[in-house]
This record gives sequence, structure tokens and C-alpha cells, in this order.
Amino acid sequence: MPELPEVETVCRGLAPVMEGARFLRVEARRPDLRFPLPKDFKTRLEGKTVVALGRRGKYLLADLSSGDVLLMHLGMSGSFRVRSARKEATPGDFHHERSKDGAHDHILFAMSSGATITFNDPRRFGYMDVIPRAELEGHPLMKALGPEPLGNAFDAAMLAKSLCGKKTSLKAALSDQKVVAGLGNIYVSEALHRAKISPRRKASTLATQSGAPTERTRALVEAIKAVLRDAIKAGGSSLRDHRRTDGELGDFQHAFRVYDRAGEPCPTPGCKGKIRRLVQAGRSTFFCPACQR
DNA sequence: CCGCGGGCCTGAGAGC
DNA sequence: TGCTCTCAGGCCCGCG
Repeated sequence: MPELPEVETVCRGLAPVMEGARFLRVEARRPDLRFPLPKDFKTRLEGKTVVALGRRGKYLLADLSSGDVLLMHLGMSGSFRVRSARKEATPGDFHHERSKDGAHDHILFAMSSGATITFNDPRRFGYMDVIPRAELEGHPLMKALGPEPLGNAFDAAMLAKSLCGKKTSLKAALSDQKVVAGLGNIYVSEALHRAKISPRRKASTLATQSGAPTERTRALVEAIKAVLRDAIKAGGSSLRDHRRTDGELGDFQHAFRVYDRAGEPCPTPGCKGKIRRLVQAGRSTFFCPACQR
């Protein structure tokens, strides 16, 4: 499911019911998601207060009063659902309405804010871990992460430097979380189209020999920031799995310019091209061969 | 060191 | 109706 805008949407939905609240009860209905959960998962959370909830790339991070951090990743199909239970809890409260009888509701958090939070993940590519705050920086999944695309540090100079010398395609390079953290299959296609750059172009061509940015590099950085901001504003994209934590759908899928639009006319004003789908590194890419160069 | 393809899971939708 | 096949918003690992 989720790329940066969807994870940010989830973060904003969870923050009001998690920040400042305690875990009253934690239930892990299976011992593993993508990886085994820590054996003391439940006890390291119960009774602890969430000091702050944040996002890094596609990861959600909950700082706990114990000094631990709860790390959460949604994989392809993970979603959180919040029920602010004022009424008596019923079995239905724990269920995503799209799943039958709470199938794939793997983790439940009952918070002192009164909210029940359910993590549902059919494909189980999602991930949770609890680690000491001090180990976060050195965590194998964190330390390799590139810059936040919406941060000030992510600019044309920085992007040029990391693309310089890369023989791979721009599609593959931008999908690499080490280059920039948070883009995935949808937003790479969308950003490249906005910047009028071909996904097949070699990554190294977005920098000069010495690693300086070009006009294209600047256009791409602006396009990445713009598409992510627009998508966050729309509450992310809902294709199959993504929902806001209140169950509502995101809206950004209606604003896709190329993603999943093979055969449609290119939306660039004045462009006569037709959107094409191609496969790169085993994943679909959508682009307009006429205006993306 | 780097890039690619396979694999991890389940479900939805198309085609027969 | 039901089977089979393909594809899906992510990412790790092993291979060449």
C-alpha cells in the first residue's frame, strides 16, 4: 500500500489518539508479521506512554516513556484503524470492515485515550519492532535511509550527488530508499511525469561529471516535493488497501496523471502523447514517451 | 560494489 | 460456478 503520503496520513490519524496516551492492553494475535515480533513485545508496550509519534520515510516511529521506540512499517497491505470507543467494546470494534470476521487483524492496541487501534495486514509484509531509542540511528533499516524528500536538506545538489555515477535507471534510483526516503511505485512515476523526465533515463545523467545538479535535477526535486505535498493534502491514494485511520478513503488516486493510466492521453497541456506502461526491475512504470525525455 | 530477479504472503479480477 | 493466471502501493537476499 503505502508510500510517504499514505504513511503521513496514517501518522496524522494516529497521533491524536496515541500521543500522550498509555498502552492499556496490547494483543499480538500472531508471533510474527514479516519478521518475528520481539518476544517481549506486549510487556515492553503495556503501561508505557507514547511521548511522540512521527514518520521517517515509510516508517512510523512511536517514542515511548520507557526510552524505547516502537517501529512500524505497513508493507504493501498494512493499515491501521482507530475506534474511539465511547461505547462498550464489541468484537466488531476490532475488525476492519473490509475483512471477514477480523481476518488479518494482527495487532490490537487499547489506549488510555479510549481508542482501540487495530493493525490489519493481509499480505503480512508489514513490520513492527521495539528497540531502545539509542539504537534507532544504528538500526539496519534506519541508517540506510536517505533524506526526507520534504525536508530542506533534500535539494538539487544533494540529489545530483547521490545520482552521480549511477548506471541504473531513474525509476530504479528514485525507488531506492537510500537515495530518497518515501517514494514508491506510484509517486516515482508521478514525479517523473511532472518533471517531464523519462523513467528510462540513466540516473547519472541528472548530474554533471563533477556531481553538480542540472536543470532537470532541479525540476525533479520540485516535482517530487509538489506531488508528495499534493498527495498528503488529499489524504493519500486509495487503490486497494489504504484507508485513513477513520476508515475514509484518500482522494489522490483521482489526481494521478500517469499511474495506472496506460492508453489514456497524456495530461500535459499541448502534449499529444499516450501513456504507456513498461516493466522495470519487475515493477510497472507509467510514463508519456512524448513529453518525458 | 552493483543491479536484477526471485521470493515472501494473500486477495482481487480477468479469462476460460 | 470455479479454476488458473496475473498483478498488486515494499523490501530483503542471493546470484552473477
